Amino acid sequence: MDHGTRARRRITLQDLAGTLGVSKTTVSNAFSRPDQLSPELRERVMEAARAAGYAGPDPVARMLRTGRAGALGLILPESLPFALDDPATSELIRGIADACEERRLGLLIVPGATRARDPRTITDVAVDGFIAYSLPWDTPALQHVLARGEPVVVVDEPRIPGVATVGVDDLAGAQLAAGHLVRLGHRRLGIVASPFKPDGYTGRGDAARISSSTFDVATRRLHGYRAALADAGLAVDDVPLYECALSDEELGRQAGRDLLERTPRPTAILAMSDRLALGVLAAARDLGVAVPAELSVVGFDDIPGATTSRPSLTTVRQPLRLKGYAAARYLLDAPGTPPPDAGPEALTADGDEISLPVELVIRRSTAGAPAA
Amino acid sequence: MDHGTRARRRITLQDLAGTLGVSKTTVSNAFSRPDQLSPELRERVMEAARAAGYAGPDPVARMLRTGRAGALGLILPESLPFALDDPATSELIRGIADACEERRLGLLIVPGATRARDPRTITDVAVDGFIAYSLPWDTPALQHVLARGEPVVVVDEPRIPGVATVGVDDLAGAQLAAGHLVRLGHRRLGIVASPFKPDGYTGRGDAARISSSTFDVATRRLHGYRAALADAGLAVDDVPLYECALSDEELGRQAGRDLLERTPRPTAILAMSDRLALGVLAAARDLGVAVPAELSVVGFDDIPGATTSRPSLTTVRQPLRLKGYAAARYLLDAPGTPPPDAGPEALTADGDEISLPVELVIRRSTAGAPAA
DNA sequence: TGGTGGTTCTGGATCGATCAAGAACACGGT
DNA sequence: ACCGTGTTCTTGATCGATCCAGAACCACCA
Repeated sequence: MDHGTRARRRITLQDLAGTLGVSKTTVSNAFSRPDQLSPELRERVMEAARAAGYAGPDPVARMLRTGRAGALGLILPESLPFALDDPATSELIRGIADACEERRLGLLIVPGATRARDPRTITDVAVDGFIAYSLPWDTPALQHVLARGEPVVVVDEPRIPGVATVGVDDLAGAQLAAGHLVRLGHRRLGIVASPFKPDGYTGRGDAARISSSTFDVATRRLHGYRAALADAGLAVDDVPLYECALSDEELGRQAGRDLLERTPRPTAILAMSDRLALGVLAAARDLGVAVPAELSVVGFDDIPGATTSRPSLTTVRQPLRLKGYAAARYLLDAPGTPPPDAGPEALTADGDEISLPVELVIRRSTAGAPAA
Repeated sequence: MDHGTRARRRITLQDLAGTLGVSKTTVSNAFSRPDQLSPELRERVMEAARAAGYAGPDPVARMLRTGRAGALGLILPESLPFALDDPATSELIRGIADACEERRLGLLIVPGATRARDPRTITDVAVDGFIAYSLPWDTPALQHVLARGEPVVVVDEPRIPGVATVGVDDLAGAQLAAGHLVRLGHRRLGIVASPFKPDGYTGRGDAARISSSTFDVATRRLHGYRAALADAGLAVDDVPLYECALSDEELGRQAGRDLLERTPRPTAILAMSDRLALGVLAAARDLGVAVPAELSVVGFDDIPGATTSRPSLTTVRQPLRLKGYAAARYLLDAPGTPPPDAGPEALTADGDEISLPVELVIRRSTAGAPAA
């Protein structure tokens, strides 16, 4: 860990002050508060620093004294490679990065929270606050984050009393999606669910898993679907459901195949994310089922890929990037501040819960139910 | 910045030691060196910590004392949103993340280095070392990184004597690409270049810009192309070139249109990245030019999208993810350590320069030159 | 009894900066 | 001559941990 530069003891502010014959405070001011000393002296200090190879005050010592770290921590449920693959997550990161850039803050990423057993990745990190994204409510990582006592904003889930949360109205969004299909005349539906627990299970719906779900978002979306279907007089317990361990295209395809091979075949499928929906589209293609003529598909998120798929995807749009931005801003600013750039009516802030708007975007993957 | 938790002064190790009637060293050991005290006492300490709401030693204070930050810094040339859009960069990040995960380190991202005027984003950050990715050699940011005196590994560019660098043999890769086209009989070529300077210029090739290029990789690839073309007896100065400010599809398309509208029209185009090549493919589609019948296109990188494009893209593969992993490992381990998992013959380490292998991957975007 | 070795715990120095309070000096006005 | 007001610089305390050297205690054995 020592390339090129020799490991000689780092030069300190003190050393520099010594060789210059001034106090360390003066040197400190030369770097951090230029208006506190005469320009000539400052120049002399900077000159000496250059000559001595002193790059400026040690960031860690400064942090200790000032109490601020100059960085935000982002806790992600899965590994970073997965996060980068996932358009919804990377949009969120973009939004957070926007805010960090505005405020000149670093972004420290702590991935793999649902699997990490070692609290040290969280406790040992120097940040001014955390954004925790989409964690199951019983994750130990979450306890460690909360225990640190730094400001925390949760994105999407879990909703914890007293902890600020930024998310969308998943229930309403899911109702929008299911209501749309019902209005198109669909009566045989299928549901492709994102995970209810972070245990890697993929397979047919399991009532026990659902009732003991630790992922709030999946639970709320399911309730939304079911509420809309129940309103239409459908027996929600008969609606087949396939749970995917991860929200990706491959598992969505697997889910789609499972649902489409049942008899009677569903005429419409509700997917809890666009990636899963894209997988369902692939499954339909595999099986020669025409979309939307024989099958309607609705996603959730409205990722960029939803417009370019064939057919383009009807979905529930949530403002992913804004969600990240709003979360970061809410973390950085005093609580109670209205999130920025969303328009006052575009959100609901209930206590410490900020809810961003959802919207049904109708594209070409949905149509009236086939006559059958 | 204070949600829920009251801002009462943080509890310290010292406080806890006081209420317990033991020394702070003992409390410290209870957390960081459990084998140094009796299990009973340790349990008593942990119990008291829990009761007092003490989450463990303050990371910043610990860093100051121990001298390690527990995180790697990644300096990116462009903004983070751009980096996430760019498959080559995000593959690199994945590789770095792999290494960080192995070593239980955080990853601190410092984006926008080519445009940032404020050194503080670099000097104020607590990391154990930096990976600097694809920076122009005259970027001030690079000076600040180097000045900090922490270990640094550069990825791709710039090659600086005495600074460890991980990259690929761009010259050879470019020669492979151009040689392939020459062997297919192409004589009228065009080049789509990634930027030679970070000033946002997009437009036709400009000899002055090229000779004063600050991006080493673009320069080396250009030399590689030209060497191969010169070997075939072509007048390299007559080969039209279009420079793009950013390596993205849209600018590639613009470049492609420019080159394809010239008369005589080139029969083959060399693009310095796959994203640019994908843009050229789009331009050919726009103009009704058939690929590969009327136009051959070769990219560089071999990003995932290169296999799924229509037609799939002939390109020079470089091991992007491994590059990130190798860079991080080289940073973390003593220098001179052979980079991991690449096979001993798969790389050349020359002094502090590690070169990963490139390979020409022939797909469907190249074919023999049209008869005409 | 005294020496030796091994655990377990303590006190004080230390990491490298910032900050609050105040000293030293210059300048102008009365 | 004296006071007030600024500017410029210094001193000593402080942030919250880790580390080093050594103290206290117990046990064992010669």
